[in-house]
Amino acid sequence: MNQITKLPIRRSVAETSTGTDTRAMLKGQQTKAAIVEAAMGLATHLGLEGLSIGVVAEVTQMSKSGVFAHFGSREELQISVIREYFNQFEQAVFYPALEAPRGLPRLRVLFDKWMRLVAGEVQAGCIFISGAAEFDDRPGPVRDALVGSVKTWLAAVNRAVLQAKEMGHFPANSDENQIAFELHGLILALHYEARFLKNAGSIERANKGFDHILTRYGIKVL
Amino acid sequence: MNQITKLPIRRSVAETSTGTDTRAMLKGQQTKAAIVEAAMGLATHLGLEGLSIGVVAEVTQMSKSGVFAHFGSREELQISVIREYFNQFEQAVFYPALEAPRGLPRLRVLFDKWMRLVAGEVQAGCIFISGAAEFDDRPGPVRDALVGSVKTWLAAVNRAVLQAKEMGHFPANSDENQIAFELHGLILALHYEARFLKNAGSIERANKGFDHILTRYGIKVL
DNA sequence: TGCAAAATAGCACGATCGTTCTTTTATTTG
DNA sequence: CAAATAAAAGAACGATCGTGCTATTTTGCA
Repeated sequence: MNQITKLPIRRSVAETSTGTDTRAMLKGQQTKAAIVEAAMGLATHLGLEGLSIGVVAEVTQMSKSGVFAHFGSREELQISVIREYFNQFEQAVFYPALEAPRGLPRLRVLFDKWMRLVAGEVQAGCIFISGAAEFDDRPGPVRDALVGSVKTWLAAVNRAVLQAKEMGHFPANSDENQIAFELHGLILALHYEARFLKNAGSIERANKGFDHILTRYGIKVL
Repeated sequence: MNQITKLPIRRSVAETSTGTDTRAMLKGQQTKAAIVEAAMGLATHLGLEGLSIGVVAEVTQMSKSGVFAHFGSREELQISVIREYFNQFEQAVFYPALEAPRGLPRLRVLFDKWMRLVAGEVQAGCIFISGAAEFDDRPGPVRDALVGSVKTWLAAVNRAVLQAKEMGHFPANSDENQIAFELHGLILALHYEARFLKNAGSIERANKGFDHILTRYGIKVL
């Protein structure tokens, strides 16, 4: 009995739900969601490669085969974690930014939420960053899923910068890709210094970096 | 028979040699160096955590126990790899920079060599970057060795920036730590986009980022 | 409430892991 | 060259890995 014959039954219910809405979720979907949640918690500490079905089973108080049955392979579990992380990333960073006015204000919120997620008031590593180091040399479906999620996100950042430029917040001759690149660098440096080196004050450094980019374009910083 | 009683015999010979100077190296030291070299090659692709004594043995055409005997533990092998990587990093980035005149010219060379190492004309990941993601949450001697090497290097970067400031290449009121932070961010973004996303042109982006930092301080870029 | 199907557990498999102990081979030294 | 010692191999250990197969339990629906 393979996945193709097994899956189509009762699909439509809560299939693409993002959060942890357990209402109207059949038992299987609930536990699957709980497993993914637990696995994500582990992955933010041990990395995606550090994930093992055994420890996930231990943490969720299930049997190895019980966990395994929901995914069919470890890779599929890893991919599920990536998808779930993407959803939570959207919730924590992207959607809040959408509520700010388009242009520079929105970019500010975006960057701010991004910083906070990555530097972790919640003490947990960013899978998009740790995963990049793990899978830069490992082809396969997990890498593909990771690259896909990351590119989607970085494209959103690019769009936010572009909008700011279109609204005249950045000069017309500025390069939005370059600005996005430099913002990404600030986030990565923040992640590196806060998470790995445990340097205090890294958020302020990244924030100053943001302001420095603005001042270079002659934008008054308050 | 533990390490303490085993090690002291014939130590002084080529103990702290950095390169691969096989002359005057006793057999044991040579093979040990060869093992570390091979292990480092693996680690730049699989990560330090991806290192296993089994595959190192395979690659070096030795037995597992033969490899193991040189280190006494996997952790000690990982630490040896970190040390060797630090040495090669010095050779490739730090020493060449020392030959350029102090101040901004030296900083330029430093950044340039750093970029080239990280973006990899040699296609290989930077252990200081991938290792940071792997060991940000894993206490122990390997993490300690990694943190030590990285801090030493970043301190050297800081010093280079500070010298440029002292020579008047940066304004007196500029913050050398902030500049070093932003440079680090550019390197990390370069590594991320070149190695993981396989984006072409990332080196030019990082280079432009460097220039942008200069222009912000009113420095004429050629 | 009973029946079908889904969800989970149990168990075993081959592989690989780091490590230990013993034996054999290579190398250095007197 | 021979004795001493270092270097390397061999074999085995307990653990854990992902995965497959079969049984049992739990769930949802007629």
